[in-house]
Amino acid sequence: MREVVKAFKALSDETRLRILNLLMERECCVCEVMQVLDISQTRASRNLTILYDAGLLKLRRAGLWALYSIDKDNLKAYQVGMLDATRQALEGNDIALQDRERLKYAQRLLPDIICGCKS
Amino acid sequence: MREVVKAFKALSDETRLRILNLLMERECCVCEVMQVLDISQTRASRNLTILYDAGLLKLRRAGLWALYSIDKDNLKAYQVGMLDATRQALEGNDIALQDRERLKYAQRLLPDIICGCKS
DNA sequence: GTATTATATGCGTGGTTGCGCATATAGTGA
DNA sequence: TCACTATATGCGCAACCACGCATATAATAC
Repeated sequence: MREVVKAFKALSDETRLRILNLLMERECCVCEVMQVLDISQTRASRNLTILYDAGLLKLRRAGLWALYSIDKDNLKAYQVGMLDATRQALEGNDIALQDRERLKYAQRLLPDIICGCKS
Repeated sequence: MREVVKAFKALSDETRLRILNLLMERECCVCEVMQVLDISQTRASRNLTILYDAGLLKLRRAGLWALYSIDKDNLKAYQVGMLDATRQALEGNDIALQDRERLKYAQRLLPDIICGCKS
């Protein structure tokens, strides 16, 4: 029961719903989330951690990046249900649509790219 | 989005999950909820109100009683999803099972019954 | 090594939540 | 009318939450 409450709590915040909306599209790193949602690094990192701690996300580290994605293979049945409800709830939502659109143009700030831009 | 967050918030509390568990069985009045969960009248009433305000319940008044039930006919698709997830999440949970069992013996304290018992 | 990046986290703080107590409202019965 | 019930709610408080700031950790490039 404690776990269930924790999962629902994780979903009861606009920032985290917007993050999940992105992760339903694809794996994201913290910096992509902060770009797309236009929020601070702290806020992005912390809210990703909350979703992670609720057992909804998995984390893969690659170089500097922390890549979060929905932990599809290890979700419990009720968690799948929660995420389905979330997807339905965000369907057609303007902010969610806008975020997904912006995600297409978010850049994972690879040092190479940065150097390329700066020079 | 605000509404969605509100609904998830309503579900992210153990007391309210236990209440929903009861309401999935049948319509309940406040005094039944407080009996079964063994909580105060204030707590029962307030948590029912929170679920109600989230659009999950409907309220029917009969005499002294406020009878709450899941508002099946007016739930949005995502709310149905949330409740399905809740049902799944509580499946096999000991407390939830116990509560459902105790609900069978809870009495809606009709004055007639009380008088009958007292005499 | 240093500089720059991405990410995580301790601390403080304003805001929210859960709930007990007391009280208010309202229906019922005599 | 009064007594008793079921329910709702204002107030206050302790606990919790979201988040900004500053800082720490760690990987990369030079």
